[in-house]
Amino acid sequence: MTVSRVINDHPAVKPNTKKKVLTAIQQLGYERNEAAGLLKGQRAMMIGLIVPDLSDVFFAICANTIEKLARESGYLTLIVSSGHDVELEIQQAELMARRKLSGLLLVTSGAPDAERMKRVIAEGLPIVAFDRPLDGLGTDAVLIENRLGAEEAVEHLIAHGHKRIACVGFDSDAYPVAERVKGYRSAMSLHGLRPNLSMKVDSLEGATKWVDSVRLKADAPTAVFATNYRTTVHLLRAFSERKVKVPSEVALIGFDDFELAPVIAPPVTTVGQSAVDLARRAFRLLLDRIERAGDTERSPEKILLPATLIVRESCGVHPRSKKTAEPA
Amino acid sequence: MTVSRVINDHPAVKPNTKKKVLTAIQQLGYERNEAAGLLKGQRAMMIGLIVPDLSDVFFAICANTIEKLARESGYLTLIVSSGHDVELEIQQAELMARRKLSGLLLVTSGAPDAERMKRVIAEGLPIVAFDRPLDGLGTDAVLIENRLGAEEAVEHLIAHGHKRIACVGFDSDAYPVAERVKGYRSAMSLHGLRPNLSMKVDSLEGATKWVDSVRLKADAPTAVFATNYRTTVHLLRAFSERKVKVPSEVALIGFDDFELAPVIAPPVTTVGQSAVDLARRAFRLLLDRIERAGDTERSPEKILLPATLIVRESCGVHPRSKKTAEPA
DNA sequence: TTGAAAGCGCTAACAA
DNA sequence: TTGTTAGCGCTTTCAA
Repeated sequence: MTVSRVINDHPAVKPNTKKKVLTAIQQLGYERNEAAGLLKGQRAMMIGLIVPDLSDVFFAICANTIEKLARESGYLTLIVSSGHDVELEIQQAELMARRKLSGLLLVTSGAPDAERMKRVIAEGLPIVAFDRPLDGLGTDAVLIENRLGAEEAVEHLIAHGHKRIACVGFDSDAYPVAERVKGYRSAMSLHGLRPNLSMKVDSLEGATKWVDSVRLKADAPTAVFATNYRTTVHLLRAFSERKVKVPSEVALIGFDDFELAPVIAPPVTTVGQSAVDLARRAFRLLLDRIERAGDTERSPEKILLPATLIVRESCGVHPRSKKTAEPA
Repeated sequence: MTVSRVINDHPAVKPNTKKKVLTAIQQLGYERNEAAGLLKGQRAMMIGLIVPDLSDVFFAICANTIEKLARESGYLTLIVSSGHDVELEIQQAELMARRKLSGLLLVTSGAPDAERMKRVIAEGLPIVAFDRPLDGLGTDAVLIENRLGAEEAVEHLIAHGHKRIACVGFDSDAYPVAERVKGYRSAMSLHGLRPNLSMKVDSLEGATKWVDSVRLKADAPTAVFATNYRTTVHLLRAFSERKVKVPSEVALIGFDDFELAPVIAPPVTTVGQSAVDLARRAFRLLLDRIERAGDTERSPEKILLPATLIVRESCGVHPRSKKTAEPA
């Protein structure tokens, strides 16, 4: 019918006719049925978002941002929390392809099978990776400068006289943590300092054990770089339990800023990253891909976003005052 | 075709034929096309979730839980963060109905127009409300005992000798906060105490102002009940800035537990509620509704979940209360 | 127990 | 500029 033309505002419709159709649509309360379009091979006005853990504030903020942007562009957002399960992640991606979603934003939990992923993309589901890269397929990606951020933190400690700086954390096969460890290593080696890694500290008990194992040694670290939020908190509690004063006895910088970082005692120096920026850039890239779907061989874009040191008090080199830095 | 019968395993197919079809499906890599079913009037294997703010940890945990359960039942989850906008919320609900979702889990941000909502339900989208009730439509609901939780907190303070107890917070037209205020009021009046409300404290500045306005008075409150997480944190900071000691000079109990509540100094006494339970119950209710779709007039279910007092140190009456060390 | 026919609502291709 | 025809992949009805 002409109706179809009106709806998709095709140029070749007499204004008069168009008006009449529009009126009729109003009166009859007509609503377009997307399913029919799908059947004809169109894509659904929906994007997918897969993250390792939606209950993690960082990803929750990403999801919030993406959903809002997507909505503003007319898309609904299908969110999957993969629970760090790569197989699940890929299955859900395949499912989304089958359901003809317009695109997928993916924080991968590992290294999904490249062949299967390629097939997903070939089925018409453009993918943009963020926070963690997706190797082997030429996807766009938005990443954080984890390595540089870690370097900056460790440099900061070194610049203020620390030589025995430990790196504590866990989950070191996850990309962001691995990068942060690399940053730690490179800063240390640049200054001829011996790295001291403890990468299995994933609980309060673990942190307490680590503190115990280390505090009485002659060469006990004078500063600690924690590779992530969780570790930072566990260490803080462990130090508090063992009455090790932060920062006077040991300095601490943690990767990942968090809302209460400026509130707790002592206010924690962190390396912060903007979940909102990350999500926004990723979404824009995806929208680009979707809109220029047919575009031949646009080369994949890689965007790097900074991680910035937020100096508060736990690193011991902030002039003590009542004023504390605000969260980033 | 017979194929259709096999897929939906209709009884009337010879086992032999069935086997052959199944083999063919395997070989050809056949994948069912959901869109066609939609066109014939079936529902999509998808549920919707609308929350006021997905970046709020509480709702993030709800979303995480619901997505997981939905996935395990074969549903995808469409998540919308309404930004506390009732109009947006209702628009998205309508959109979901049009897209033939199987059901909707809704944390409403106000009181959406009952007529429009009824139409949504009539279009075949069952709705279950949680965290906040949906009045006027006979929907199922899962709610927290906000009022009882608040009462318990205030009773706790009263039982330990406090008489001048202030209630501080904001957003008192939101259902949960309103209920908590009611709980505060009823506990106070039960003991013949005069309520002291300050319900516009929504920032650190506001909290500091409030502290200033109150600390030098002869009848300054000896205890505070904070109606939500944000207020709790702001008050804590304000007290710290003004060197008002918690709990020795003023006791504090905050509604909403949070991850760092036991970690900060002093560990905060809170009233906690389980986002996981809330989400789980809501999902089950929705699945019920979906599965017995045709069921005539099943009366709406209301489930109430407890909010429980978690006594730590900020209320000053913890049995194991140790000295809270000066911030290192 | 299986097959054939029709149609869900839309759009692409063509005809008028 | 508008209308006609056909078909997307499935299910439902009826016939074989």
